[in-house]
Amino acid sequence: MSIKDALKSIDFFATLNSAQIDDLTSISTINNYNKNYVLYYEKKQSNQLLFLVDGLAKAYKIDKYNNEIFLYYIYKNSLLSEISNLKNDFLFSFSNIELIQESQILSIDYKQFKEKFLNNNLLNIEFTNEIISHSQQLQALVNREFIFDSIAKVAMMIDSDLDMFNNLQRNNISLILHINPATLSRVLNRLKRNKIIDIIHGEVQVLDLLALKAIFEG
Amino acid sequence: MSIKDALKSIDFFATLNSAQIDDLTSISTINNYNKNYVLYYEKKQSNQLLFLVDGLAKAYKIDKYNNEIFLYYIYKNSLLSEISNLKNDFLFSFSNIELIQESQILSIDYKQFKEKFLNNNLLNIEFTNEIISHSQQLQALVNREFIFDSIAKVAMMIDSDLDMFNNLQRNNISLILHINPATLSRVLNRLKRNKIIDIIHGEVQVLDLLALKAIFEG
DNA sequence: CAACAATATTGATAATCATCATATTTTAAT
DNA sequence: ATTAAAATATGATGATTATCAATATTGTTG
Repeated sequence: MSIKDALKSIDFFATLNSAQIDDLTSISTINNYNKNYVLYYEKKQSNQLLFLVDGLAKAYKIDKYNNEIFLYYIYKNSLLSEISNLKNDFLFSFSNIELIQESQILSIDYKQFKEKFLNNNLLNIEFTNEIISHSQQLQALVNREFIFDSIAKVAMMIDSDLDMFNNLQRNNISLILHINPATLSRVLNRLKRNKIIDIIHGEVQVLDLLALKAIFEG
Repeated sequence: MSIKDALKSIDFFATLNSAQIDDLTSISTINNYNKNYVLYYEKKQSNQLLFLVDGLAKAYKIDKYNNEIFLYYIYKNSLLSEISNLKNDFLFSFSNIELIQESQILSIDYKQFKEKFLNNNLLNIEFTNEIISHSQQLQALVNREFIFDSIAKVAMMIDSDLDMFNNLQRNNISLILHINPATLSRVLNRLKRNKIIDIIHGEVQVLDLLALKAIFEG
Protein backbone atom coordinates (compact mmCIF):
# COMPACT_ATOMS: atom_id res chain seq x y z
CA MET A 1 0.00 0.00 0.00
CA SER A 2 1.25 3.51 -0.80
CA ILE A 3 1.60 6.12 1.92
CA LYS A 4 -1.20 8.09 0.31
CA ASP A 5 -3.57 5.14 0.33
CA ALA A 6 -2.69 4.42 3.90
CA LEU A 7 -3.44 8.01 4.92
CA LYS A 8 -6.75 7.85 3.11
CA SER A 9 -7.69 4.61 4.86
CA ILE A 10 -7.34 6.12 8.33
CA ASP A 11 -10.31 8.09 9.68
CA PHE A 12 -8.01 10.35 11.64
CA PHE A 13 -7.01 12.10 8.40
CA ALA A 14 -10.44 12.24 6.80
CA THR A 15 -10.74 16.01 7.03
CA LEU A 16 -7.52 16.75 5.14
CA ASN A 17 -7.66 18.01 1.56
CA SER A 18 -5.38 16.60 -1.08
CA ALA A 19 -2.69 19.28 -0.75
CA GLN A 20 -2.52 18.56 2.96
CA ILE A 21 -2.35 14.84 2.29
CA ASP A 22 0.60 15.48 0.01
CA ASP A 23 2.25 17.54 2.67
CA LEU A 24 1.76 14.80 5.19
CA THR A 25 3.02 12.17 2.77
CA SER A 26 6.34 13.95 2.62
CA ILE A 27 6.98 13.42 6.33
CA SER A 28 5.64 9.88 6.53
CA THR A 29 6.81 6.36 5.80
CA ILE A 30 5.00 3.07 5.74
CA ASN A 31 6.43 -0.25 6.86
CA ASN A 32 5.46 -3.83 7.39
CA TYR A 33 6.51 -5.59 10.54
CA ASN A 34 6.20 -9.15 11.66
CA LYS A 35 4.25 -10.42 14.59
CA ASN A 36 6.04 -9.86 17.91
CA TYR A 37 7.84 -6.72 16.78
CA VAL A 38 7.85 -4.19 19.61
CA LEU A 39 7.05 -0.69 18.41
CA TYR A 40 7.42 1.15 21.70
CA TYR A 41 9.14 0.19 24.91
CA GLU A 42 7.73 1.62 28.12
CA LYS A 43 9.53 4.65 29.52
CA LYS A 44 11.38 5.19 26.24
CA GLN A 45 11.18 8.24 24.02
CA SER A 46 10.31 8.26 20.36
CA ASN A 47 10.02 10.90 17.68
CA GLN A 48 7.68 8.99 15.42
CA LEU A 49 3.94 9.15 15.61
CA LEU A 50 2.64 5.70 14.62
CA PHE A 51 -0.70 4.61 13.22
CA LEU A 52 -1.83 1.04 12.77
CA VAL A 53 -2.98 0.79 9.15
CA ASP A 54 -3.56 -2.92 9.23
CA GLY A 55 -2.98 -5.70 11.72
CA LEU A 56 -3.29 -5.89 15.50
CA ALA A 57 -1.24 -4.73 18.46
CA LYS A 58 -1.35 -4.98 22.21
CA ALA A 59 -0.28 -2.63 24.98
CA TYR A 60 1.22 -4.16 28.09
CA LYS A 61 3.52 -3.48 30.98
CA ILE A 62 5.96 -5.63 32.92
CA ASP A 63 5.66 -5.96 36.69
CA LYS A 64 8.49 -6.50 39.16
CA TYR A 65 8.27 -10.26 38.87
CA ASN A 66 8.63 -9.95 35.10
CA ASN A 67 5.03 -10.86 34.50
CA GLU A 68 3.36 -9.32 31.52
CA ILE A 69 0.43 -7.12 32.49
CA PHE A 70 -1.88 -6.91 29.53
CA LEU A 71 -3.52 -3.51 29.16
CA TYR A 72 -5.55 -3.48 25.94
CA TYR A 73 -5.63 -4.32 22.28
CA ILE A 74 -5.11 -1.67 19.62
CA TYR A 75 -7.07 -2.22 16.44
CA LYS A 76 -6.36 -1.05 12.93
CA ASN A 77 -7.31 2.46 11.88
CA SER A 78 -6.10 3.98 15.12
CA LEU A 79 -3.23 5.78 16.75
CA LEU A 80 -0.61 3.53 18.35
CA SER A 81 1.29 6.26 20.16
CA GLU A 82 0.50 7.55 23.61
CA ILE A 83 0.53 11.29 24.12
CA SER A 84 1.89 12.42 27.45
CA ASN A 85 2.08 16.13 26.80
CA LEU A 86 1.77 18.73 24.09
CA LYS A 87 4.91 20.69 24.86
CA ASN A 88 7.66 18.26 23.96
CA ASP A 89 8.68 17.39 20.44
CA PHE A 90 8.97 13.74 21.31
CA LEU A 91 6.66 11.05 22.62
CA PHE A 92 7.09 9.17 25.84
CA SER A 93 5.66 5.70 26.01
CA PHE A 94 3.74 4.56 29.05
CA SER A 95 3.52 0.94 27.98
CA ASN A 96 5.11 -1.55 25.65
CA ILE A 97 3.32 -1.82 22.34
CA GLU A 98 3.85 -5.03 20.47
CA LEU A 99 2.38 -6.38 17.27
CA ILE A 100 0.46 -9.60 17.60
CA GLN A 101 -0.19 -9.98 13.91
CA GLU A 102 1.88 -9.07 10.90
CA SER A 103 1.00 -5.39 10.51
CA GLN A 104 1.32 -2.28 8.44
CA ILE A 105 2.47 0.79 10.28
CA LEU A 106 2.34 4.40 9.20
CA SER A 107 5.11 6.42 10.74
CA ILE A 108 5.06 10.24 10.87
CA ASP A 109 7.79 12.59 12.02
CA TYR A 110 6.19 13.94 15.18
CA LYS A 111 8.03 17.25 15.36
CA GLN A 112 7.11 18.18 11.81
CA PHE A 113 3.57 16.92 12.29
CA LYS A 114 3.16 19.30 15.18
CA GLU A 115 4.60 22.21 13.23
CA LYS A 116 2.69 21.63 10.02
CA PHE A 117 -0.64 20.42 11.37
CA LEU A 118 -1.40 20.69 15.06
CA ASN A 119 0.06 24.17 15.37
CA ASN A 120 -2.04 25.30 12.42
CA ASN A 121 -5.24 24.10 13.99
CA LEU A 122 -5.42 21.04 11.81
CA LEU A 123 -6.42 17.64 13.21
CA ASN A 124 -6.69 19.01 16.72
CA ILE A 125 -10.08 17.52 17.39
CA GLU A 126 -8.99 14.18 16.02
CA PHE A 127 -5.88 14.30 18.13
CA THR A 128 -7.81 15.11 21.26
CA ASN A 129 -10.26 12.36 20.48
CA GLU A 130 -7.46 9.83 20.33
CA ILE A 131 -6.20 10.99 23.71
CA ILE A 132 -9.69 10.69 25.13
CA SER A 133 -10.12 7.24 23.73
CA HIS A 134 -6.84 6.15 25.23
CA SER A 135 -7.97 7.57 28.54
CA GLN A 136 -11.20 5.60 28.28
CA GLN A 137 -9.31 2.41 27.74
CA LEU A 138 -7.49 3.08 30.96
CA GLN A 139 -10.79 3.80 32.66
CA ALA A 140 -12.21 0.50 31.48
CA LEU A 141 -9.12 -1.18 32.86
CA VAL A 142 -9.48 0.56 36.21
CA ASN A 143 -13.12 -0.47 36.32
CA ARG A 144 -12.33 -4.11 35.69
CA GLU A 145 -9.31 -4.39 37.89
CA PHE A 146 -10.20 -2.37 40.93
CA ILE A 147 -13.89 -2.85 41.13
CA PHE A 148 -14.27 -6.45 40.04
CA ASP A 149 -13.12 -9.72 41.47
CA SER A 150 -12.45 -12.58 39.11
CA ILE A 151 -16.00 -13.92 38.89
CA ALA A 152 -17.29 -10.42 38.15
CA LYS A 153 -14.69 -9.94 35.44
CA VAL A 154 -15.70 -13.15 33.74
CA ALA A 155 -19.42 -12.45 34.09
CA MET A 156 -18.93 -8.99 32.64
CA MET A 157 -17.03 -10.30 29.65
CA ILE A 158 -19.57 -13.03 28.92
CA ASP A 159 -22.36 -10.51 29.17
CA SER A 160 -20.77 -7.80 27.09
CA ASP A 161 -19.57 -9.95 24.23
CA LEU A 162 -20.39 -13.63 24.28
CA ASP A 163 -19.18 -14.16 20.73
CA MET A 164 -15.80 -12.76 21.52
CA PHE A 165 -15.66 -14.85 24.64
CA ASN A 166 -16.41 -18.03 22.74
CA ASN A 167 -13.99 -17.25 19.95
CA LEU A 168 -11.02 -16.50 22.13
CA GLN A 169 -8.88 -19.17 23.70
CA ARG A 170 -9.23 -19.49 27.48
CA ASN A 171 -5.58 -18.61 27.54
CA ASN A 172 -6.14 -15.22 25.99
CA ILE A 173 -9.24 -14.49 28.01
CA SER A 174 -7.30 -14.96 31.20
CA LEU A 175 -4.58 -12.71 29.85
CA ILE A 176 -7.08 -9.98 29.11
CA LEU A 177 -8.84 -10.30 32.45
CA HIS A 178 -5.65 -10.61 34.46
CA ILE A 179 -6.58 -13.88 36.00
CA ASN A 180 -4.77 -17.18 35.91
CA PRO A 181 -6.04 -19.77 33.38
CA ALA A 182 -6.66 -22.11 36.30
CA THR A 183 -8.75 -19.46 38.02
CA LEU A 184 -10.76 -18.88 34.85
CA SER A 185 -11.48 -22.56 34.61
CA ARG A 186 -12.67 -22.63 38.21
CA VAL A 187 -14.82 -19.55 37.79
CA LEU A 188 -16.54 -21.05 34.75
CA ASN A 189 -17.18 -24.22 36.70
CA ARG A 190 -18.72 -22.20 39.48
CA LEU A 191 -21.02 -20.35 37.08
CA LYS A 192 -22.04 -23.66 35.56
CA ARG A 193 -22.63 -25.29 38.94
CA ASN A 194 -24.88 -22.36 39.83
CA LYS A 195 -26.80 -22.85 36.57
CA ILE A 196 -26.00 -19.35 35.37
CA ILE A 197 -24.26 -20.59 32.26
CA ASP A 198 -23.91 -23.87 30.46
CA ILE A 199 -20.84 -25.07 28.63
CA ILE A 200 -21.37 -27.38 25.69
CA HIS A 201 -18.27 -28.53 23.83
CA GLY A 202 -16.41 -25.63 25.37
CA GLU A 203 -19.02 -23.16 24.11
CA VAL A 204 -20.55 -20.94 26.77
CA GLN A 205 -24.31 -20.31 26.77
CA VAL A 206 -26.08 -18.00 29.16
CA LEU A 207 -28.88 -19.69 31.11
CA ASP A 208 -29.74 -16.96 33.58
CA LEU A 209 -28.98 -13.51 32.26
CA LEU A 210 -30.31 -11.69 35.30
CA ALA A 211 -28.17 -13.67 37.67
CA LEU A 212 -25.19 -13.12 35.39
CA LYS A 213 -25.66 -9.37 35.36
CA ALA A 214 -26.26 -9.30 39.10
CA ILE A 215 -22.76 -10.65 39.64
CA PHE A 216 -21.04 -7.55 38.32
CA GLU A 217 -23.71 -4.95 38.79
CA GLY A 218 -23.78 -5.68 42.50
CA MET B 1 -14.51 36.05 45.43
CA SER B 2 -16.17 37.36 42.27
CA ILE B 3 -16.54 35.19 39.20
CA LYS B 4 -14.09 37.40 37.38
CA ASP B 5 -11.46 37.08 40.08
CA ALA B 6 -11.97 33.34 40.12
CA LEU B 7 -11.49 33.13 36.37
CA LYS B 8 -8.34 35.18 36.63
CA SER B 9 -6.96 32.95 39.36
CA ILE B 10 -7.15 29.82 37.22
CA ASP B 11 -4.27 29.17 34.82
CA PHE B 12 -6.60 27.47 32.39
CA PHE B 13 -8.05 30.85 31.39
CA ALA B 14 -4.77 32.79 31.33
CA THR B 15 -4.81 33.32 27.57
CA LEU B 16 -8.23 34.99 27.47
CA ASN B 17 -8.50 38.75 26.97
CA SER B 18 -10.86 40.82 29.04
CA ALA B 19 -13.73 40.73 26.56
CA GLN B 20 -13.51 36.97 26.53
CA ILE B 21 -13.41 36.90 30.32
CA ASP B 22 -16.60 38.95 30.36
CA ASP B 23 -18.19 36.60 27.93
CA LEU B 24 -17.24 33.64 30.08
CA THR B 25 -18.44 35.38 33.22
CA SER B 26 -21.94 35.54 31.75
CA ILE B 27 -22.21 31.76 31.58
CA SER B 28 -20.52 31.00 34.90
CA THR B 29 -21.41 30.91 38.55
CA ILE B 30 -19.33 30.51 41.64
CA ASN B 31 -20.33 28.65 44.78
CA ASN B 32 -18.99 27.54 48.10
CA TYR B 33 -19.62 24.02 49.28
CA ASN B 34 -18.88 22.28 52.52
CA LYS B 35 -16.58 19.37 53.02
CA ASN B 36 -18.13 16.05 51.94
CA TYR B 37 -20.30 17.57 49.23
CA VAL B 38 -20.33 15.29 46.21
CA LEU B 39 -19.95 17.22 42.95
CA TYR B 40 -20.22 14.33 40.54
CA TYR B 41 -21.55 10.83 40.96
CA GLU B 42 -20.04 8.13 38.81
CA LYS B 43 -21.99 7.16 35.69
CA LYS B 44 -24.13 10.28 35.96
CA GLN B 45 -24.43 13.06 33.42
CA SER B 46 -23.87 16.71 34.05
CA ASN B 47 -24.03 19.88 31.98
CA GLN B 48 -21.73 21.96 34.12
CA LEU B 49 -18.00 22.17 33.66
CA LEU B 50 -16.48 22.60 37.12
CA PHE B 51 -13.19 24.09 38.22
CA LEU B 52 -11.77 23.96 41.71
CA VAL B 53 -10.91 27.54 42.60
CA ASP B 54 -9.98 26.82 46.16
CA GLY B 55 -10.11 23.78 48.42
CA LEU B 56 -9.45 20.10 47.82
CA ALA B 57 -11.34 17.23 46.26
CA LYS B 58 -10.90 13.54 45.74
CA ALA B 59 -11.95 11.18 42.98
CA TYR B 60 -13.03 7.69 43.97
CA LYS B 61 -15.14 4.76 42.91
CA ILE B 62 -17.16 2.21 44.80
CA ASP B 63 -16.49 -1.50 44.38
CA LYS B 64 -19.01 -4.32 44.60
CA TYR B 65 -18.51 -4.71 48.32
CA ASN B 66 -19.22 -1.01 48.80
CA ASN B 67 -15.62 -0.22 49.56
CA GLU B 68 -14.38 3.14 48.52
CA ILE B 69 -11.61 2.93 45.95
CA PHE B 70 -9.58 6.10 46.15
CA LEU B 71 -8.31 7.27 42.77
CA TYR B 72 -6.56 10.62 43.20
CA TYR B 73 -6.70 14.03 44.74
CA ILE B 74 -7.70 17.07 42.74
CA TYR B 75 -5.96 20.25 43.76
CA LYS B 76 -7.09 23.84 43.37
CA ASN B 77 -6.54 25.64 40.09
CA SER B 78 -7.60 22.65 38.04
CA LEU B 79 -10.50 21.11 36.18
CA LEU B 80 -12.76 18.87 38.24
CA SER B 81 -14.74 17.43 35.37
CA GLU B 82 -13.79 14.38 33.36
CA ILE B 83 -14.14 14.63 29.62
CA SER B 84 -15.32 11.46 27.95
CA ASN B 85 -15.91 12.79 24.46
CA LEU B 86 -16.07 15.96 22.44
CA LYS B 87 -19.30 15.27 20.60
CA ASN B 88 -21.88 15.42 23.35
CA ASP B 89 -23.09 18.58 24.98
CA PHE B 90 -22.97 17.00 28.40
CA LEU B 91 -20.33 15.43 30.59
CA PHE B 92 -20.31 11.88 31.83
CA SER B 93 -18.56 11.18 35.07
CA PHE B 94 -16.29 8.18 35.44
CA SER B 95 -15.82 8.55 39.16
CA ASN B 96 -17.34 10.17 42.20
CA ILE B 97 -15.82 13.54 42.98
CA GLU B 98 -16.19 14.71 46.53
CA LEU B 99 -14.88 17.71 48.39
CA ILE B 100 -12.65 16.96 51.33
CA GLN B 101 -12.28 20.57 52.37
CA GLU B 102 -14.67 23.46 52.24
CA SER B 103 -14.19 24.63 48.66
CA GLN B 104 -14.95 27.23 46.06
CA ILE B 105 -16.22 25.89 42.78
CA LEU B 106 -16.53 27.66 39.47
CA SER B 107 -19.32 26.28 37.37
CA ILE B 108 -19.62 26.90 33.63
CA ASP B 109 -22.45 25.96 31.30
CA TYR B 110 -20.71 23.30 29.23
CA LYS B 111 -22.83 23.58 26.08
CA GLN B 112 -22.31 27.31 25.82
CA PHE B 113 -18.65 26.97 26.70
CA LYS B 114 -18.22 24.65 23.75
CA GLU B 115 -20.07 26.97 21.40
CA LYS B 116 -18.40 30.17 22.47
CA PHE B 117 -14.88 28.97 23.14
CA LEU B 118 -13.83 25.48 22.08
CA ASN B 119 -15.58 25.72 18.72
CA ASN B 120 -13.84 29.02 18.05
CA ASN B 121 -10.42 27.58 18.67
CA LEU B 122 -10.15 29.13 22.10
CA LEU B 123 -8.75 27.20 25.05
CA ASN B 124 -8.31 24.07 22.98
CA ILE B 125 -4.74 23.46 24.05
CA GLU B 126 -5.62 24.03 27.68
CA PHE B 127 -8.56 21.69 27.36
CA THR B 128 -6.44 18.97 25.78
CA ASN B 129 -3.81 19.44 28.46
CA GLU B 130 -6.37 18.82 31.16
CA ILE B 131 -7.46 15.63 29.44
CA ILE B 132 -3.86 14.51 29.17
CA SER B 133 -3.21 15.25 32.79
CA HIS B 134 -6.25 13.25 33.79
CA SER B 135 -4.99 10.41 31.65
CA GLN B 136 -1.63 10.58 33.38
CA GLN B 137 -3.25 10.31 36.75
CA LEU B 138 -4.87 7.12 35.57
CA GLN B 139 -1.51 5.92 34.30
CA ALA B 140 0.10 6.58 37.66
CA LEU B 141 -2.71 4.63 39.24
CA VAL B 142 -2.23 1.71 36.86
CA ASN B 143 1.48 1.74 37.60
CA ARG B 144 0.97 1.63 41.32
CA GLU B 145 -1.83 -0.82 41.44
CA PHE B 146 -0.96 -3.34 38.77
CA ILE B 147 2.77 -3.31 38.87
CA PHE B 148 3.47 -2.88 42.56
CA ASP B 149 2.79 -4.96 45.62
CA SER B 150 2.27 -3.20 48.92
CA ILE B 151 5.91 -2.90 49.92
CA ALA B 152 6.77 -1.47 46.50
CA LYS B 153 3.94 1.06 46.79
CA VAL B 154 5.19 2.27 50.15
CA ALA B 155 8.84 2.36 49.03
CA MET B 156 7.85 4.34 45.96
CA MET B 157 5.92 6.89 47.97
CA ILE B 158 8.70 7.35 50.53
CA ASP B 159 11.21 7.79 47.73
CA SER B 160 9.17 10.17 45.63
CA ASP B 161 8.03 12.50 48.39
CA LEU B 162 9.26 11.87 51.89
CA ASP B 163 7.89 15.16 53.16
CA MET B 164 4.43 14.36 51.97
CA PHE B 165 4.73 10.90 53.48
CA ASN B 166 5.70 12.28 56.86
CA ASN B 167 3.04 14.94 56.85
CA LEU B 168 0.15 12.69 55.99
CA GLN B 169 -1.55 10.48 58.51
CA ARG B 170 -0.92 6.76 58.09
CA ASN B 171 -4.63 6.50 57.60
CA ASN B 172 -4.59 8.68 54.52
CA ILE B 173 -1.47 7.11 53.12
CA SER B 174 -3.11 3.72 53.21
CA LEU B 175 -6.17 5.18 51.53
CA ILE B 176 -4.04 6.60 48.74
CA LEU B 177 -2.03 3.43 48.27
CA HIS B 178 -5.01 1.10 48.52
CA ILE B 179 -3.61 -0.89 51.35
CA ASN B 180 -5.05 -1.53 54.76
CA PRO B 181 -3.67 0.63 57.62
CA ALA B 182 -2.60 -2.58 59.33
CA THR B 183 -0.71 -3.63 56.22
CA LEU B 184 1.00 -0.24 56.03
CA SER B 185 2.12 -0.57 59.62
CA ARG B 186 3.54 -4.02 58.92
CA VAL B 187 5.30 -2.89 55.78
CA LEU B 188 6.97 -0.02 57.62
CA ASN B 189 8.10 -2.42 60.31
CA ARG B 190 9.57 -4.67 57.68
CA LEU B 191 11.49 -1.80 56.08
CA LYS B 192 12.77 -0.79 59.49
CA ARG B 193 13.75 -4.34 60.41
CA ASN B 194 15.72 -4.52 57.15
CA LYS B 195 17.48 -1.26 58.03
CA ILE B 196 16.19 0.46 54.90
CA ILE B 197 14.40 3.16 56.86
CA ASP B 198 14.32 4.32 60.44
CA ILE B 199 11.28 5.66 62.24
CA ILE B 200 11.88 8.18 64.99
CA HIS B 201 8.81 9.56 66.76
CA GLY B 202 6.74 8.41 63.82
CA GLU B 203 8.95 10.28 61.37
CA VAL B 204 10.39 8.17 58.56
CA GLN B 205 14.04 8.60 57.58
CA VAL B 206 15.71 6.80 54.71
CA LEU B 207 18.81 4.85 55.74
CA ASP B 208 19.52 2.97 52.52
CA LEU B 209 18.28 4.79 49.47
CA LEU B 210 19.62 2.25 46.99
CA ALA B 211 17.87 -0.61 48.72
CA LEU B 212 14.70 1.47 48.88
CA LYS B 213 14.75 2.18 45.17
CA ALA B 214 15.58 -1.43 44.38
CA ILE B 215 12.29 -2.48 45.93
CA PHE B 216 10.16 -0.81 43.34
CA GLU B 217 12.53 -0.59 40.42
CA GLY B 218 12.93 -4.34 40.48
C1' DC C 1 -6.04 -42.61 12.81
C1' DA C 2 -1.94 -42.62 15.56
C1' DA C 3 1.04 -39.76 17.90
C1' DC C 4 2.45 -35.62 19.25
C1' DA C 5 1.78 -30.91 20.67
C1' DA C 6 -0.97 -27.45 22.52
C1' DT C 7 -4.71 -26.27 25.76
C1' DA C 8 -7.47 -26.86 29.60
C1' DT C 9 -8.69 -28.77 34.01
C1' DT C 10 -7.93 -30.29 38.62
C1' DG C 11 -5.65 -30.81 43.08
C1' DA C 12 -2.46 -29.29 46.51
C1' DT C 13 -0.22 -25.61 48.35
C1' DA C 14 1.40 -21.01 49.29
C1' DA C 15 1.51 -15.92 49.04
C1' DT C 16 -0.51 -11.70 49.84
C1' DC C 17 -3.42 -9.00 51.91
C1' DA C 18 -7.94 -7.74 54.28
C1' DT C 19 -10.61 -7.97 58.31
C1' DC C 20 -11.68 -7.90 63.00
C1' DA C 21 -10.57 -7.47 67.74
C1' DT C 22 -7.68 -5.79 71.10
C1' DA C 23 -3.87 -3.30 72.92
C1' DT C 24 -0.88 0.48 72.85
C1' DT C 25 0.63 4.97 71.75
C1' DT C 26 -0.08 9.68 70.46
C1' DT C 27 -2.63 13.87 70.40
C1' DA C 28 -5.74 17.24 72.06
C1' DA C 29 -8.58 19.35 75.51
C1' DT C 30 -9.94 20.49 79.92
C1' DA D 1 -1.22 16.81 84.39
C1' DT D 2 -5.25 13.96 83.62
C1' DT D 3 -8.49 12.19 80.84
C1' DA D 4 -10.81 11.30 76.63
C1' DA D 5 -10.45 10.65 71.88
C1' DA D 6 -8.00 9.49 67.88
C1' DA D 7 -4.53 7.08 65.57
C1' DT D 8 -1.57 3.29 65.17
C1' DA D 9 0.18 -1.34 66.09
C1' DT D 10 -0.27 -6.21 66.85
C1' DG D 11 -2.26 -10.84 66.83
C1' DA D 12 -5.34 -14.24 64.96
C1' DT D 13 -7.78 -15.61 61.17
C1' DG D 14 -9.82 -15.97 56.60
C1' DA D 15 -10.60 -14.84 51.62
C1' DT D 16 -8.94 -14.66 47.20
C1' DT D 17 -6.09 -15.91 43.87
C1' DA D 18 -1.49 -17.36 42.02
C1' DT D 19 1.61 -21.06 41.32
C1' DC D 20 3.13 -25.55 40.34
C1' DA D 21 2.54 -30.17 39.02
C1' DA D 22 -0.14 -33.77 37.25
C1' DT D 23 -3.75 -35.27 34.39
C1' DA D 24 -7.16 -34.89 30.84
C1' DT D 25 -8.85 -33.08 26.64
C1' DT D 26 -8.58 -31.17 22.17
C1' DG D 27 -6.35 -30.10 17.88
C1' DT D 28 -3.00 -30.97 14.22
C1' DT D 29 -0.21 -33.33 11.08
C1' DG D 30 2.16 -36.84 8.87
